[in-house]
Amino acid sequence: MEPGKEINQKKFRNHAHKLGVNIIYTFNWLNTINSGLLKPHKITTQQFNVLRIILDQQPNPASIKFIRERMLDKMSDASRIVEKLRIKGFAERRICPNDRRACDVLITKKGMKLLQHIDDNSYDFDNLFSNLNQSEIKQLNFLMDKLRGE
Amino acid sequence: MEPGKEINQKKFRNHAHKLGVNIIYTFNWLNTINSGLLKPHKITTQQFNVLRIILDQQPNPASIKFIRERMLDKMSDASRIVEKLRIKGFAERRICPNDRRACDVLITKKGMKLLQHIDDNSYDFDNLFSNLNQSEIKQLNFLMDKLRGE
DNA sequence: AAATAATAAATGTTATAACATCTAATGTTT
DNA sequence: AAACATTAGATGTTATAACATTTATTATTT
Repeated sequence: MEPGKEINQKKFRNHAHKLGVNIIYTFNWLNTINSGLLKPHKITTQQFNVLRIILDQQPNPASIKFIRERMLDKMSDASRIVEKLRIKGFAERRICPNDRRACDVLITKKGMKLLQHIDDNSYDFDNLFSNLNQSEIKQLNFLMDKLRGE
Repeated sequence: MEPGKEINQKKFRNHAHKLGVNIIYTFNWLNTINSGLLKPHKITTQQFNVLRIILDQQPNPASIKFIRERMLDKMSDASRIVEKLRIKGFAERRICPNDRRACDVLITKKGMKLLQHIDDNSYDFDNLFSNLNQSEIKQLNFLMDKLRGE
């Protein structure tokens, strides 16, 4: 079998069952591609997402709590992910002057450069989803939002 | 924010970008629900998937290679997952008589009982996807297959 | 048949996930 | 203000993920 492409398990009890498998499969498909794109930069998809979050907040700092709330995987460990970004020089963290429990996380110039480079060179959703036209992409978004009850 | 439900990051560059985030988010939504359903049975989603694969093969045995090929996450460690199922009494493994390198993995009666119980009581995709009607579920399957180029 | 290659699975390793617990700072109550 | 509760984040722990490596067996070549 061509790895990472087809759904191999042919027997589905019904369309809903197939959808359950399809969601898992489509995520794995996307995640494999994304991980591959980010790997040369020695950064995980989670770290990439956090870096984007603190870029979006610029020039304001983001707290760990703020980052955690905006992360796609709610259970993840924002604290340690930020620390990894800091070690790599992509982010900096300071104690928040207004609340000494909290901390201000900011993206560095090196971090911004990294995101710019990834965007320019490879991390291109439009190209990744070229099998669908614009109206199909909208429809897929609509259906997934509705599925989750939004 | 209500955890695990809404996409909090409001700004998307375009519909394709939103789709990238939406796929990750929908997977996490589903995975959180599934993990919760399986947790009382002290079994992970991966172990559940493998148990289903060897049930589907019944009464024939499945090799580790066969299981790995049918797993949704290709990188996963079929060998150790089967060992965990064996320890819990849900599967048994024997050396394959035709090829002593390989092994025959089979579901036990206890394993079958578990799957039956989960199916009967909770693991119900139809109910989980009740926000969509049958035609929307089909459409979602169609679009995801097309997205991945199938 | 001996040497080599290929295959199946097990095992090792490092990083991360998924929790729980702890510490420090702030807020609230009496 | 002292005691208590709450909050933000750091840290600890165990299991799993994502690889690479090793071992045992079978297949192929010379």
